[in-house]
Amino acid sequence: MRTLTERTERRSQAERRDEAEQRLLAAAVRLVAERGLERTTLSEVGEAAGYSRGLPAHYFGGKSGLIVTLAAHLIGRFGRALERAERHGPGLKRLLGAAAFYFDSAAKDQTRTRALFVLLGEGLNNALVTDRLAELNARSAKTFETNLRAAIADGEVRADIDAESQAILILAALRGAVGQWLLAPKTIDLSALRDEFVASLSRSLAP
Amino acid sequence: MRTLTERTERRSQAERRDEAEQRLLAAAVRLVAERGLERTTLSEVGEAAGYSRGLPAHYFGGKSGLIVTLAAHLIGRFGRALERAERHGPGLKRLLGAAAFYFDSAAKDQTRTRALFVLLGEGLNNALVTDRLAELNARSAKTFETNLRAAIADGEVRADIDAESQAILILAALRGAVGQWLLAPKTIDLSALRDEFVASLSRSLAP
Amino acid sequence: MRTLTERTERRSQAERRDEAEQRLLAAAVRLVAERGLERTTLSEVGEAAGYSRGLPAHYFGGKSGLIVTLAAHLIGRFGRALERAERHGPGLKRLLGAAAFYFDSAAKDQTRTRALFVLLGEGLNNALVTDRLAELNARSAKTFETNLRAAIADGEVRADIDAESQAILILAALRGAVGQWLLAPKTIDLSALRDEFVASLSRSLAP
Amino acid sequence: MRTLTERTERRSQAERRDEAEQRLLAAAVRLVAERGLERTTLSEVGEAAGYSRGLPAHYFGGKSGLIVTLAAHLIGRFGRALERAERHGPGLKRLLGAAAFYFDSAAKDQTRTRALFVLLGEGLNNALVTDRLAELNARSAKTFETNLRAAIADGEVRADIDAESQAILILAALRGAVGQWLLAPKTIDLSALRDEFVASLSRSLAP
DNA sequence: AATGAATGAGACTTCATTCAT
DNA sequence: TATGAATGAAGTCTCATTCAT
Repeated sequence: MRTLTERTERRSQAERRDEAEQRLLAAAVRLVAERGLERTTLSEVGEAAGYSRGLPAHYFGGKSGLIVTLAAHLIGRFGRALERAERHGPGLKRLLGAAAFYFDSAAKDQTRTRALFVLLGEGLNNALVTDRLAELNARSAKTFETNLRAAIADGEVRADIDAESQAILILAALRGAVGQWLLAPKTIDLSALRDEFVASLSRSLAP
Repeated sequence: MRTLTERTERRSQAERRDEAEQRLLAAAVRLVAERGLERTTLSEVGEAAGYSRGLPAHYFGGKSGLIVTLAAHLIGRFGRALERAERHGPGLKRLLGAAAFYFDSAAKDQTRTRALFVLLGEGLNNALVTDRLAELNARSAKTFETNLRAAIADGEVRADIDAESQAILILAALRGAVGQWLLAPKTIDLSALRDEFVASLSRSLAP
Repeated sequence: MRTLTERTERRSQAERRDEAEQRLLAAAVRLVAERGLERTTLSEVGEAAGYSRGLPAHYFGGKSGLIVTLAAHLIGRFGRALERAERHGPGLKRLLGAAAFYFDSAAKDQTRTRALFVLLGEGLNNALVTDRLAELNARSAKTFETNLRAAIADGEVRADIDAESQAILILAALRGAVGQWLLAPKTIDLSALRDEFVASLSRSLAP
Repeated sequence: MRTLTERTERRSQAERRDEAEQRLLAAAVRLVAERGLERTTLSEVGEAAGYSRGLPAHYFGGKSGLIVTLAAHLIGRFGRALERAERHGPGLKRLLGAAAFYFDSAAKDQTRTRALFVLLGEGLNNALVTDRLAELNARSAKTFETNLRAAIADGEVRADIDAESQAILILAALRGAVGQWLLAPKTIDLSALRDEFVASLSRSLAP
């Protein structure tokens, strides 16, 4: 009994902390998506999460800490979502599926996507996140590249492409398309872009 | 004599004002590229341009005015540069040439490019520039679209593409590629991307 | 058996509490000597003592409590050390011995001395400690005065001095010397000051 | 006329700034004497001087800047006052006169004296002012030493003293006496201390 | 036209303090 | 008893903005 009680108490402290952190991050994602990084204040994050004005500073150490944590949170989440969505073995199908998934998840999860793009903008001038984002880019491109090479080996994709550049360009198109859509969501039809992109890519990669 | 003097003075005043404004804008471009919009202060712009701390506020009316003016300046300049670079009539060649030009001018003019991308990030959350940037996107895509349609009419490009989406995707790839390069200029070879992109695009558009 | 157990537990609780308090105070002395009162936080004291961030507040009731306890601790300790060091009966020898002891103990115990001087500075503006420190001064001077009067009665010291002022001035020289040394320990030779002071005092008090 | 106007204008800007700085410093001296450094806020200094809450930060760059400026101000002022008070050539008379002046100016200018002692306390833990204060000490002691050596050369003072240590001890007595007085002004008679000190010093230095 | 003095709002940050476990 | 989660107050600092010269 006593052991159980202690465990419960201990767990409950840790849980409390964990829940608070998750709520703060969720509030931060929303606010950053709406207003951008600089116009999101620590106080607002605390209050939007239902806590005090001071808690975000307490947890994340300050604004910098929040930004870094936020970047890790968004990047990690996106990576995990992509992995879960992979239903094919390495190759052309998985490549095209991942591209389509990128379009669809942007539409489905506009808030988080917008927050990630805000971070990408910040990355241009904020050393705290530059590396992390560059690494995200590199990792994403690398995944495309792996699939391209597998597809070439399988004869699904022509062998004379520069797989590395091609991978970067695929990621580029996805990013650029979503970026334009975020600036004018009412004007741009994301699913049309998805279909056209998949078709074009199939043609340009065809052996 | 008096009239002449007045004219001369007036012109010299106007010129001085113009030169000062240009210098202020140039300084702003540089600082924004280095630090981002929020971390660029009006005073710094004034001093970096060799004037007083107060002049930018005097000229641009305030920070918002500076941002708007800066956006117009960068967008206008880029558009004019593109026009100057067009050496072919509407069609596939001009399309591919414009794409290549986009890559090359980013590499050649990294500071201005970076400043423009900072503005694109800002556009996600700042109504002052959102419309202007969305319009830039729409205009750029429209230009690609026009060329695509001309090329289709000429039989250079297959007729079953969605010209509107295709145009957006072309712009997307350009933006996304330069965006990745700005985050990791040492890692990414922009001219390799240019060549691979032109080749891929040619294949995917081929009739 | 039961009573014994309770006593043992109670004693062990009390001991634990006492040991914790001593460790906290020792940590506080060190931190205050290094950083000053305001820059020493309760959390730091707890952690530096090997306990939790919250313990100092728990024990001392708050920052004020810590300051007051610290003052009592340092003052009491210094007084007891002086008593232990007294090897002569009241009179000139004990007076000169106490003066020399003051110099030596400052050199030997720089951390505690520094902490005490930090408190003396704080005493100028913090009513919590002003009286305690003024009383320390008064008591110290009184001790010198008692020895002076005994020495006058014994004929060791000239009778025309103002014993009260003289006592204050002796304490003043000790304090002022150590104060200068704490600001520039590498520049000032404390033992040279001790010898010169004892010699000067002997001459000025000589009948 | 025009030139005059310009001069007036220019001078008036500079004057405005200068006057503001002097008023801010005067307010800072008063507040620091009353509450200590940490409990004096920049806002209070601004308002006490009749300006805005933000002006001190604007002028001094921040709290650190204020502390440094304040130290320079007080140290410089005290030095100049001492020089003005010197009515004798180098030697014993000037030495004793300076000592007496030190007591008298503390009594006359209690606020500034208290502020200087607050800074001396701060100097123990704040690298920003440590050196400045150590230098003040060294300079003050050096002045006493110079007078001691002149007096020895003139035969007014015995030759077997350690002039350097003696000088430090004289400064020490002055500092220590004023320090005690500041902690208990009602209990301690500063002029009695002055007279007793001058008498004692004369005896201990007499050839 | 141009400078720079002065204001004041707002955000970050740091902690003492309180409270639940 | 002891921990550490959470609060909230207060101060520093940075700037956009306004205004006098």
